[in-house]
Amino acid sequence: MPMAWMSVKEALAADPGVGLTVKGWVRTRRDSKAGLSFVALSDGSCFDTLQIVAPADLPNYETEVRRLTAGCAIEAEGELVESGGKGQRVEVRARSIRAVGWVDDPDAYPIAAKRHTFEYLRKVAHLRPRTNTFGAVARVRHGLAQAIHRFFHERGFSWIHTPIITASDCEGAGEMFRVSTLDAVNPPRTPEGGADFSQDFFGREAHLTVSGQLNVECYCLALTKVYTFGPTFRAENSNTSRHLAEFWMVEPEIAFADLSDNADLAEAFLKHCFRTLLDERPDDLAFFNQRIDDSVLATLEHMVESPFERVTYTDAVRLLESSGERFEFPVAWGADLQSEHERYLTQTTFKKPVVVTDYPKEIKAFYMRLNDDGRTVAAMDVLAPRIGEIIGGSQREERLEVLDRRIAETGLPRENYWWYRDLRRYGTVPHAGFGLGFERLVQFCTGMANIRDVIPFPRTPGNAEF
RNA sequence: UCCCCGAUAGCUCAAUUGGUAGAGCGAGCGGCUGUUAACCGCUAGGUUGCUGGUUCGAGUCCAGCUCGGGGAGCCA
Repeated sequence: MPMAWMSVKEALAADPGVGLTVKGWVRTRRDSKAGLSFVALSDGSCFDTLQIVAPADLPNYETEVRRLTAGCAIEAEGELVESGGKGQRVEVRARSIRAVGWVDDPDAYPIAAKRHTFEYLRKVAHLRPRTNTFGAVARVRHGLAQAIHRFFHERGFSWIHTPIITASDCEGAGEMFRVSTLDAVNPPRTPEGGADFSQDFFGREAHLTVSGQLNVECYCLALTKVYTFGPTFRAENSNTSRHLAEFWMVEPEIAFADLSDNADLAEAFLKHCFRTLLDERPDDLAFFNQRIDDSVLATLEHMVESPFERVTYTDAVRLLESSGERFEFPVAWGADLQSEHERYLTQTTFKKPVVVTDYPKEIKAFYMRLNDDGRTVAAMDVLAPRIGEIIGGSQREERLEVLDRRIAETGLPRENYWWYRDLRRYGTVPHAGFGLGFERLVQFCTGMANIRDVIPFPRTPGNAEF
């Protein structure tokens, strides 16, 4: 009768004396001439490994146990006992160990039991989840995703599955990936010689979404409190540690709400995420704090307690101008804040997240609500120390005549926005929302410097190998 | 896309003014040990990213390309 299968996490928390089976992958094996081998086993259920003690009298000790190397998959059956050594409370005294999957060529196994650079591990993205760091990232990512859904669910929000493919070009934010089933070499042609997208799958040109916002606004003006959480695509040729061509975005949208309500929501939302992570993933956070960024724990703990700073764009410009700091790019009202300006605000002036509001209308999107001054719009960016913009949002323009004027000023074709404009014709209400880059949140919580290391298989210009 | 930097053993790196390519870690074998970043000894492991050029001779100098990193822009 086989013993109950327990995860490493369960085994590490259990009382000595129970019989159990554990399954996972070997991290290290150490042999002792006292007639023992020690196997450190990981199954990803928690940060720590479980030590398995294999006595030399196991029938397959010489033929199998002594040949185990990093990466081998095994099943071990035995008894959980108090550890005879230092470094762990309990360990498994094995009655049997079965090698399930061997490592072909231990010398060439890409994940040797030693330090690797993140650049190298990106080249072996299929095996990097077996490392301490990427296992921890995966668990933190999951923990944050769950925290997000719980936060909204507990507050009466509905998760809206907005489309991945968008056949309207209403979104207008940046370069988009085309979705087409036309023959790429010899597409049907229009009289003018271009590709004839009326013969394409959707009967028109289609792309991958760059934002679910316009769609989710429709549901906001019916269900009041809604959000999206899904993949988003940008075909920008961005080569930075903060950009991906495919990333996940969270976009809440609330009706009968203004910019102040929106900022309150963003702050409560981020604090909930940090609090949950501190409660549920202390093992992984301790690792990031020790090995990746020694300010991560203190920063998260500080952030759940202290209110975010809020400052208007105009005041932020004044603060930067009077700071005495020499910036590479000059600060001027009307120009967008540069990365160095955002860093100065979050890391020098306030030393915490800053909500910057009310930007000049010229540097923001057409759908953001025009303020009474006629020069600024009710936009907000939440800037986080070290990674910059983590949230971008706004109160939406709910007045049809103002929206039309903004569409015209921006030079956009009004007819493309017919259904978006309809929302302003039929029961329009003040509403607001924001977009959060999920990977940037994971970066902030873990201290990971490159966004390519907080998503399982990063897509960037020239890179979609896995 | 722009600026700067880089590519040498499975991994991280070294190699003087251009002159026989090395170390640590990892791996294999042996020794020692309730071990845990183990330790000691031995062994194996290289078309120096690709293409061309200069030279008696190129890891080293030059040009182009590919890939990667840092910064900037675009943004989340």
